[in-house]
Amino acid sequence: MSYGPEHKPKTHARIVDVASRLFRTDGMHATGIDRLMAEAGLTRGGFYAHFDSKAALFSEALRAGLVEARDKLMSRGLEKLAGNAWIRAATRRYLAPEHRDNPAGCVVPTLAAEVARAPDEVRSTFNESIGEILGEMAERSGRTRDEATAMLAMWVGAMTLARAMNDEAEAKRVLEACKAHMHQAFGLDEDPSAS
Amino acid sequence: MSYGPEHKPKTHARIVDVASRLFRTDGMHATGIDRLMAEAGLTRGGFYAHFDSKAALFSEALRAGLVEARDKLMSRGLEKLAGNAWIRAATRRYLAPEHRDNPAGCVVPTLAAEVARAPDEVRSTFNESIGEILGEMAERSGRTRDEATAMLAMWVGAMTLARAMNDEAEAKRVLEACKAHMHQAFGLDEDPSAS
DNA sequence: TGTACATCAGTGAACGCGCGTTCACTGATGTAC
DNA sequence: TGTACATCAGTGAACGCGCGTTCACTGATGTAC
Repeated sequence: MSYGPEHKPKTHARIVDVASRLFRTDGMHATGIDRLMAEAGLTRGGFYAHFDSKAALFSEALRAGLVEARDKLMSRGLEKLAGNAWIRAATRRYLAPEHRDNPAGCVVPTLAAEVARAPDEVRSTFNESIGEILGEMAERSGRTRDEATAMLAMWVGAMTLARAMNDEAEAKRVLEACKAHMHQAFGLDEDPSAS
Repeated sequence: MSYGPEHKPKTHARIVDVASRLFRTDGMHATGIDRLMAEAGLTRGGFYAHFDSKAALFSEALRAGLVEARDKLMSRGLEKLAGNAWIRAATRRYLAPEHRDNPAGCVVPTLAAEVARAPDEVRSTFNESIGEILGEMAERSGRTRDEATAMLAMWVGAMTLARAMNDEAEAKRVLEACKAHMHQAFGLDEDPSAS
């Protein structure tokens, strides 16, 4: 597969996409460059025409994951919602059993622990992107940044717990309990335009 | 270091303790048996006199971490507290900057993502222990199991986010925002015996 | 339009290294007499 | 109490393997004339 230089950006993006998915599914340390490149339809050596190191790819894949997360929370059917209606819809989407059952789900529950152990550059990427997401969440929901932070933390914590459990029913209960808490704490059911 | 058989349980416990700390600090995949045994004052070969495999040790280290987590939440100065006073104190302890800055902090934010990818036996261990902790939390706080679940999720999510950030001030804000949310949502300040 | 050359994305063999695990062994301890 | 033997926790060399990375190369594409 020796395309000309005009295909490089596409190939680059494909590697990042594959990496973002594999890192989230199996963890960064458990995902080798060989396998990653093979899944992108390439061989190992070509990797270094695109990235300085595996760490550099992790940074890019993390950023891609954060962009996707923001997109799923803000767009894809939710772009016209605001206030409590948006909080309800975004919470429902995040705490869905389908999300729990998707091993390549949101980058935060899947990779945040590895980010915490990563060099400053990676953590900086995370910090900035999360900051932007919190800003958007606050704006869209009409809440304070601190309230938006509590929402995101609850989502992340619930998903983290539910994913690590093997009892489906109990995992679902965790998601439902956290959703119910948010409905109560943020008064989401007081609005007549219920979700 | 060739002790007699009477030291075996102590050595076993020492390996588990070291593993529990190293796994939380660097992740399970990034922690090799060589290094682990060296830090326990032993050589690699002796490992298999104690464990069938690294996966078996992970199971034990996880369980040890969960016991420690439960202990830190329920005891070590908090044993006499109940109701809102206990929620306040446990929340303060969990969301403390010192906890964030301790790489070997609570096993849930550090290892839950790896547990989620682990075989059923490991996830079962997690499931059972978390179930017990939730039961104790509900009992101690005088809240429902669902409310206890929301508390734990908020703690875990806040710590997960704060750990992955490199901006100390923003990380601290995350912890404070989540603490404030819990004080408001659970009415923790309505009790005169303030923390 | 056709030919000669430069570029460089991607190949695949090879590098040193640390991984998890095995195994023949050692030597301190506990037991039998 | 003293000696002979069995046990087995722990040693350390070795196993095959996959890791991240390097590098001489190939061959499709773009450019110059």
